[in-house]
Amino acid sequence: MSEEISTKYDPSEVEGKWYEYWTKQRLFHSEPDEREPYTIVIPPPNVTGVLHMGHMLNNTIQDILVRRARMMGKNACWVPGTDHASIATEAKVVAKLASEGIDKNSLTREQFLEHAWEWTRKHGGIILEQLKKLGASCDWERTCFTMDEKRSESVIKVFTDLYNRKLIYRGVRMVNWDPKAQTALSDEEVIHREEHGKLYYIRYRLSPSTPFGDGSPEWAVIATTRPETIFGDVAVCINPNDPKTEKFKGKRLIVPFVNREVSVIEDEYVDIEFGTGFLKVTPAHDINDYMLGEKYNLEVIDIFNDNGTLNANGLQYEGMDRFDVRKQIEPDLDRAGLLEKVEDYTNKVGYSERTSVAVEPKLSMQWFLKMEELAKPAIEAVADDIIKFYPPKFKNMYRHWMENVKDWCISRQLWWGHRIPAYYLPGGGYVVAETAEKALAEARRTGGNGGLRIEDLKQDEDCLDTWFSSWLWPVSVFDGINSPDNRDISYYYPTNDLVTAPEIIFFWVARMIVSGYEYRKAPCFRNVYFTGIVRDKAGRKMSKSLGNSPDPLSLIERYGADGVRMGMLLTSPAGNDLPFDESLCEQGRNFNNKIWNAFRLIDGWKAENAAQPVHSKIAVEWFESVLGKTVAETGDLFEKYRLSEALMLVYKLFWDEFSSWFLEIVKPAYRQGIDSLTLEKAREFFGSLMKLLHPFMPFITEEVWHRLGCGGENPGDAKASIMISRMPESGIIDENLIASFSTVKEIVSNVRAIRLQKNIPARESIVLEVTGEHDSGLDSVICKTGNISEIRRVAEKSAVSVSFLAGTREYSVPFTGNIDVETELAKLNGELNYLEGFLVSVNKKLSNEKFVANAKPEIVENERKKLSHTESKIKTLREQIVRLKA
RNA sequence: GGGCGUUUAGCUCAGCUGGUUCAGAGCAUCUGCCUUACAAGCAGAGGGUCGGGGGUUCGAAUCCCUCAACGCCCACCA
Repeated sequence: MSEEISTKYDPSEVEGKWYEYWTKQRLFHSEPDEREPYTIVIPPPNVTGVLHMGHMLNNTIQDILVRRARMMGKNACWVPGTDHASIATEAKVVAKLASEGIDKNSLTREQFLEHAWEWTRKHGGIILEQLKKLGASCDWERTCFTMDEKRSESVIKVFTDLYNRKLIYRGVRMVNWDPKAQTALSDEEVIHREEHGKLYYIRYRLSPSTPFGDGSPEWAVIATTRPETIFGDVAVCINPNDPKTEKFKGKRLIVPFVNREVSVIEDEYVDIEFGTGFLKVTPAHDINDYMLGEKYNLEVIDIFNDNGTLNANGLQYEGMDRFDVRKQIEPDLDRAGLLEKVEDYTNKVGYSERTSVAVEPKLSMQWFLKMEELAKPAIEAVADDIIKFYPPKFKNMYRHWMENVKDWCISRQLWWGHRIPAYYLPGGGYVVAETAEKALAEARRTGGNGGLRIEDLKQDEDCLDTWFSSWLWPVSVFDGINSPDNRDISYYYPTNDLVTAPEIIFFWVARMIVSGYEYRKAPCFRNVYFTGIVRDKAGRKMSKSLGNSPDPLSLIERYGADGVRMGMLLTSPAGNDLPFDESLCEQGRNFNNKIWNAFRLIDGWKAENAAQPVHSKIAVEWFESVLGKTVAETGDLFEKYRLSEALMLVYKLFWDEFSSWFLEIVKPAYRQGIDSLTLEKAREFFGSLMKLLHPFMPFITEEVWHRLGCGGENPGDAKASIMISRMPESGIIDENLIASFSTVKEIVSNVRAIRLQKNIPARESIVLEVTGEHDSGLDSVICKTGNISEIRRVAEKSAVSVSFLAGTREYSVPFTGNIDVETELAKLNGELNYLEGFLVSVNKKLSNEKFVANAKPEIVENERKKLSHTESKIKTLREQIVRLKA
């Protein structure tokens, strides 16, 4: 049979088949039952997004956790879904329309939404299909979308509720305006970047009404990076303690071009050290100036249109883009004799995360959610480890942000999203209600206007921030907002683990925790696993724009999903960036192949009715212990979310312990049968190893599982899948056996090294001599793995031989031919030197009274043991040297 | 400008409350092997004064101080 199976494992033949099987058998599907639940909600990817390496890592980790939980006997449920991603999606649709020559502004809201839905239908869900290629065991029957009916209903309900409880309010605020998307952004959506710009020194003439009249220049020089905003200037501010500007107190200045007379106000906010000591105050276009404006009751003059061009207040520059104006105004000021100088200057400028244009501080009417009170239970939960972060270093970041949390600007001037359920009345004022009908009823009741018709109500044009729907995700996917006592939410909530990126800790994680406490009075998850950023070899973040990201699907094609999954996991502890390189996938693929070939080996074995050889019996007992130990250790690592280490442990168990040692020991001679007892054990071990590996590599393990016959009589049956088998338990671990076995390994390694050194072929069997005591219990294993015909007890070793120490015992391999005395002596002397040095250091310690007095007794005892151990080794070595010289 | 974190072999990382599981793992490298499961492999080997300096201690990769480099987060200096 083994002749028919290729020596190379081909995942492409295997993976699709099993995914279909799992789906058909509904093995991913979960319904509440009496078992303990284990729940993960997916961080919903953008509905029109495509799979990138970040998703690969993130979802591989989730799948590992879910699959393991399932095999630990829990009722595991991984809820998939997508996010409508309002800005990102709307931007894409606008761009697509633009490419067809359609301007968004020429469409009605309804027409635009039709396009957006069409786009969503066309591209939506692609990413979920891609996740299937990865092997993701999501409960696809539960797939949600943040804008599907139930989720939308939840969002509106929550908005209305929070509004009614006075937690949502409407107000004029300085917001980050994205002139391209023409919407407000939250602080978190703004990225600050260093930018090389200029600092313009502009003259503001003194008003003739308040002259100095002493011959000094009749102007103030004001330094600004944004000369185009002078049209919005309503004051000039100085620090009252600044001697440089003192004589300007109480004076009035004239803003260039606009010729507006403004007063000089005094505030300690102004940094005496910076610039000239004068600050122009533009309340409409700078957050600080806005605050000054409020403090001194200044007029607010908005000079921009929503698209970033100047409005009528910009006089001759009306209609020009803000950056064009900046360029243009420099020579214009110069010509007017108002420009003193221009300096290069580096400062930080905010950019829109989505559209990459510089954000414009802008005053506008927005909706806000009060956060301070809501945040309190969420702060405690993380501080008290009710919700645990992995790695915990993110706790600090979280606490700091949450303790200084600002009100959340939840409105966006977009169409693609949940429209704000506020309805404006013809006579002014508005009502907030879940539907227009309810709003009408409410308006009639409170306004006493019985004749009001539904057409008279005008719904708010804005929609809600995307995160205002995703913050409800762990609750809303189980419909826990609309029907708080339903069976699903009661069973699956709180969810267990959340796997996400640290970048969205504030956008999403923190807000989910808030909403969880608000709407369920319970944590929304117990553990948060933060993944790192996937980087390329050069350390750059993988991104579409850099073009340095491999195509995940092509990787899967080339290395198999199992290979890629393993590659991703190998070097990725929680919270660490993943320096990705295709060679990692190669390593994964190689491991698959190793498994495959090990399977081919035992698959070819024929059982025969024979007694179990001693070496096989020992190997079975030993491996049972090693396996049990690893099971316990991986369990421990999983509890600490150290998945890479858990994988590495199982990898070594399979490759080194199982393949290189166990299989080599029990392997029958060519064309010989194997005793059925050993074969049965070998297959059983193989099955256990497949189970341990299954969460990491679902496909190959399922394939081998079935080929091993572990799937039982009816492989097509749902119960046959490894997916729903139980993880092995640790059993009895014989530490003594493991210890003596490692001595065996040491002896065999030495023998092999000697073979290599003396050119003794592996197939040529040799004699091993041992002088003095030697525990012969495991001799048969030594003989088999070292190809040794006899372990001979001798008083004096053969003259022509190479020896080595294992523990304190001396072993030697006699051989025919000449012995290279010089080389041997050099080797032995080197070893002797080292040991003598070691002995000195041990002696030094032991003769140190303070050490003996202060160190723990067991430590001192240990040093004594080292001493005697080393002394006896040295003695043996010296004897060897003497003999060799003789 | 504040806060946090990192620095251990060529690469990626383990090393918890100081002492034989203390200098480790995987990959990469080197040497020998096409040995009848696997060359995507087998066997063996080499490689680090634990970022620098100082201190505490009988004893420091581990604790303290300091410097340096890198990374992340927050912040309104025009």
